[in-house]
Amino acid sequence: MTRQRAVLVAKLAEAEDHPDAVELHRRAEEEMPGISLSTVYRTLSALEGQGVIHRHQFEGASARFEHADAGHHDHMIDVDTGEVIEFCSDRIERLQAELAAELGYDIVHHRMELYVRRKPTS
Amino acid sequence: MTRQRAVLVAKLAEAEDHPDAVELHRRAEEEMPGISLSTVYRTLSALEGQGVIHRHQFEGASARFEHADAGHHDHMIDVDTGEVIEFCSDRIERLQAELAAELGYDIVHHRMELYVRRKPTS
DNA sequence: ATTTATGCAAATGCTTTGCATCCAG
DNA sequence: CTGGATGCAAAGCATTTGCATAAAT
Repeated sequence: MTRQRAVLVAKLAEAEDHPDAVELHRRAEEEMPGISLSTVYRTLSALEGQGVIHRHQFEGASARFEHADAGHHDHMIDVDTGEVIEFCSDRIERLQAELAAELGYDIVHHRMELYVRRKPTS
Repeated sequence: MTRQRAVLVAKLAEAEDHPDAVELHRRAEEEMPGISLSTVYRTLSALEGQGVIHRHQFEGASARFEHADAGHHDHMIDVDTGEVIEFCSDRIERLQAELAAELGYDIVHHRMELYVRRKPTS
């Protein structure tokens, strides 16, 4: 457990958003000037492998990461602002499992992203 | 409407699978040796812009394309074989719209992919 | 003719990797 | 001590782009 890994885990734990590797690198540099971007990428891959963090590949953007401590959830992306909103629906999850089962499959994992736009204020 | 564009549209219309740009290039070369990969990419982007085809970015793979003539559907990806299975669920679509609406959003488009494994045969 | 698409090669952007060094246990 | 992690620079891969040529209407 190196110092750079500790800093990265800390930054991800305290993050309220879903930063990408470059942004995370910037944040890590605050406490650890000189940390390499390669280390960020390498560490993120390692942490993902251990299930400590999740990687998301939203449309037309570089990979974004979040700490895995919160339970499972899916994402809505505001196409105008880029803001990411988390949400969760047991009903949808159940339906997904049913659909897969009907076709003879088990779900290993899934990905559901809603690209949304704020409703016009009436 | 150039010959290369016609070939590409034809190849996509007859495709039963979801080829990526390189595979499509290979298929196009059968009828049009010398067609450039850049042209394939450029044409695919143009066709996508016109809504003629759809682009999918599945996990850890290059973009894959399909003709848009079939109605809307989502995808299951067999993580062992890479096979892509199409499916559709109005109930899930409705739930998604409801969830977005509850949070004050309209859905622009969405992406739902189930990464699955064939059920063990009992 | 004149606009638009093509082919080629070079550039891009994100991510990964080889290798020598450094740090942690 | 010694293996694994780091920093740097270079490579990789999918995709895009600049530009001169060629083809389409």
